Amino acid sequence: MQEQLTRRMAGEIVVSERPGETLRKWREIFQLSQKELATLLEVNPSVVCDFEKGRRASPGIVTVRKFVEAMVDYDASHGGKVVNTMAGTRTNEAIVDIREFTSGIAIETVIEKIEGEVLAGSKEIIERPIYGYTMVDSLKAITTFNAFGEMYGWSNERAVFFSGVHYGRSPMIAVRAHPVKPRMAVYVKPKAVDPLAPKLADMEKVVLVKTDLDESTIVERLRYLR
Amino acid sequence: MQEQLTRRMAGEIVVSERPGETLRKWREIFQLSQKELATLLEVNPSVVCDFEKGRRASPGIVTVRKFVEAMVDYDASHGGKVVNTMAGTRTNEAIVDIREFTSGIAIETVIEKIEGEVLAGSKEIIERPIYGYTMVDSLKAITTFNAFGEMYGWSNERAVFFSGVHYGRSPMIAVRAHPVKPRMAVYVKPKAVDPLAPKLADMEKVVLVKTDLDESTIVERLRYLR
DNA sequence: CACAAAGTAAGCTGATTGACGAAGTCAGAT
DNA sequence: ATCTGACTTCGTCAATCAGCTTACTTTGTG
Repeated sequence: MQEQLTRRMAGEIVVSERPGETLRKWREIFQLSQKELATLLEVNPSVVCDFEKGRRASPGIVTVRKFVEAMVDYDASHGGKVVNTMAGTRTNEAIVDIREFTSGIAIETVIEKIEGEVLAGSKEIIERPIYGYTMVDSLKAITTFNAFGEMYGWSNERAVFFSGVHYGRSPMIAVRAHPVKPRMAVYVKPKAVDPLAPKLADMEKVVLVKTDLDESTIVERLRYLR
Repeated sequence: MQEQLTRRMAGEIVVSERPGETLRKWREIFQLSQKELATLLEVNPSVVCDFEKGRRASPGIVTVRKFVEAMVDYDASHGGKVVNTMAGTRTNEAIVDIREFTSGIAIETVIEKIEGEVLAGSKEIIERPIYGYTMVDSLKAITTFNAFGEMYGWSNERAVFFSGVHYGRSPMIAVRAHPVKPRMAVYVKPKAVDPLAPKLADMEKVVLVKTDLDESTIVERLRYLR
């Protein structure tokens, strides 16, 4: 949540027509004076003014990061008034975990890490990189209206992990029905895998994998992938 | 959608532990070679490399913007393969418009712009700034599961416009029920305003306003507010 | 009124950026 | 075994940033 907000602020500042004003907007939202912010940053208040007034036309990203993080950290350590009310994206309860890697990871590598068994997918496609993953609870995903819409992160070049799989049919049908496809679908400890699933996977050119590791182990193992 | 993606990329790069790698990740997602990207930017390919490899520890935001926009524009003008598949946040159809201002705008100012009539709200509260607005279709918002969850943008210091209001009751009840409150609620051409609404507004310290302008006029008038 | 607090303006300086181009590595195709 | 394309490394330099200090305006508030 904090990181979400941090990124959001940073992105907005970078893309802004007038980065200084956007910076100020956020400072005001956090209800900080220039001086207070300067103190947090351990710089002279005039520095803050210089940035807000646009004297620095193109501040470095390190500077931007410092500013943004100072505000978010400050808020978080004072009860998170702002951070907590930024409820723009609540987590859907069907989504257990969602993460982006900072660089591409070959599907192959992910399969190894999770001790996966390939049920569908050509050699060629297995070498392609993915950039993140989503872990969903299948049952909830299907019963919760619209969960599939939110299932993807920012790139569809990713893996989707389905936990709580019973027959191993519905998840692939959902993938088939959805206009945006992941590169990789993983059944986490499925009770069964319907033979239809690999067929659908092939049709969609999605790598289908099953693993017997449990959710938390997977998350743990993927954590240190970059 | 394009701008969303642009911001998202920029934010991710700025906050990243290794901005260069994140930059590269995106270049790869867009399937561009360093040389191609360099051509788009009209710079020497080594420049791209220098950034990706982190020789520039803190590139300026203008540089980051150039990089990111070059990729997004390129993609958009070539069929939008990437931009279109970034379906992470589909727009909920109950949400007609959603926008953030780059700086705070006094509630007062917004009221003037939309020729609004104040139904609830103290003088004091009317002077406070807001930072964006959301325009929702009331009926759809109520019938669409979860629409209220997505209604807010990134700051709750905002206005929510309700169009298609019948009795002028439900929208304020929804506001009351929702844990996160907007600063301002506007009924757009309401057929009626139930006396309960202003009472609820007062309880929640939300400024309640009605206007007889229609949706498109409001959007038009707010467009040039910063 | 006067005094503080908040914010702006301007001049200065050392440190970094943004860009180039030349030379080099590396992997795969011929 | 050499060629090609993609990428990396590095020296260079003008332009710009990040920070300081000091002085000035604005905006409350007792």
